[in-house]
Amino acid sequence: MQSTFAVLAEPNRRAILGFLASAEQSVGAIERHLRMPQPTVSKHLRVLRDAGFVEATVDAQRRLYRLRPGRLQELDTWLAQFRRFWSARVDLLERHLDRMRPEAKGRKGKRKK
Amino acid sequence: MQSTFAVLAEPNRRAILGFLASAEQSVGAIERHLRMPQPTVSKHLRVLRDAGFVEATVDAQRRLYRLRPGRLQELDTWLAQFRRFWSARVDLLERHLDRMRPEAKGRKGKRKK
DNA sequence: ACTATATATGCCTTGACGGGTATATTCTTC
DNA sequence: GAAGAATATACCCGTCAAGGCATATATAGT
Repeated sequence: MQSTFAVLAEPNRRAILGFLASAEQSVGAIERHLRMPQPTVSKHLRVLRDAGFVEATVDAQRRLYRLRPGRLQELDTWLAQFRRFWSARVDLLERHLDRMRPEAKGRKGKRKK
Repeated sequence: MQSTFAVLAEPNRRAILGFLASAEQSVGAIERHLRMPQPTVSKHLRVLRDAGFVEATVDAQRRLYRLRPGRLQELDTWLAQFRRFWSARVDLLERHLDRMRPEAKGRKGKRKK
């Protein structure tokens, strides 16, 4: 199984997830909406399903795919460690980090670049 | 330039970003902390820098790398479209989505799988 | 049973990416 | 200016993933 990011690295897969964010969709609906060949859609859905990003139910010959938010929530969790860099109180933190820089720099000015 | 996700797909790069979340670091510090060969570190830093995830300043022969939160913030923004799937009030939304499913299914039960 | 529709899978080729090693570059110190 | 430290880059190679196309599978309708 691939990593969350590896799966999301593929633009078509992100497009599919974005589309599924509106409502569950059949393979054909995705194919038409995103203008991609059917085998391509099926293959990407396979990856997404194996990775736990989507799930499918059978509807006659159709398969209806819908989001499973778990993996995206993981991503949200991973991001948490960086949020402080852009969410309020950033100034204080950054000043703090600046102070943590190795002080071993009693150097004179470098010229270029 | 690569996509945000393509860059983050590499585990070593995520590790570097995670390390830089604590404080800015020199290449050597990263090399030792993450136990990876120096060329590997430099190459990943190159990718991260080109993609705008980090920036560097010169300190004698050293380069001090630090986070640039912009790209991660983009990621946060992208995630926003999915948050409703796991943050409060999810029940209501899901019920709503269920109602949006194509009603063209007056089918009898399928047996297996 | 046959045909049409919807979806999945297999094969093949191609291109991008990461690791490893060697080497180049930059700056400092003596 | 020669040597050493810190970092960057070039090259080669193996791997892996994505697209294109053909084909297989499943289900419905007649």
